Amino acid sequence: MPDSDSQALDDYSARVLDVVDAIPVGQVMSYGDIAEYLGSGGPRQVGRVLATYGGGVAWWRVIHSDGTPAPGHEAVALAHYLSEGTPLRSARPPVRVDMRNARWAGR
DNA sequence: GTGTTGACAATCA
DNA sequence: CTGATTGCCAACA
Repeated sequence: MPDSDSQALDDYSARVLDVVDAIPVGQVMSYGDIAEYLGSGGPRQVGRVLATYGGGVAWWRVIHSDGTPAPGHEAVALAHYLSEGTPLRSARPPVRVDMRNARWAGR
């Protein structure tokens, strides 16, 4: 029965990481978008999951609705955007992604 | 069980 | 751009 194995991630966390991992190169999703895409929780829960387990996924593709990357990682995120060809509105701080073109809705 | 905090979002000043 | 305010949901003390 289902209790011998210990899961490192909760079902919700696994779904969040799965969606982030599914974001194509050059595109991004906002915290609220992912929450809405999953149909549960909220943007804060997505942020918490990424802050805790996001070490194995492309967290830099998950940004605020304004198009700004997570705090404390602007430089890291910017390096990835330039490397992956993500459409930017501002290539220097405050770093802003062009959500109009970079936003990914699962398609 | 209550209150605070948080890798949020939207609106107003 | 900064700051304040409200709404949202879950983790944590």
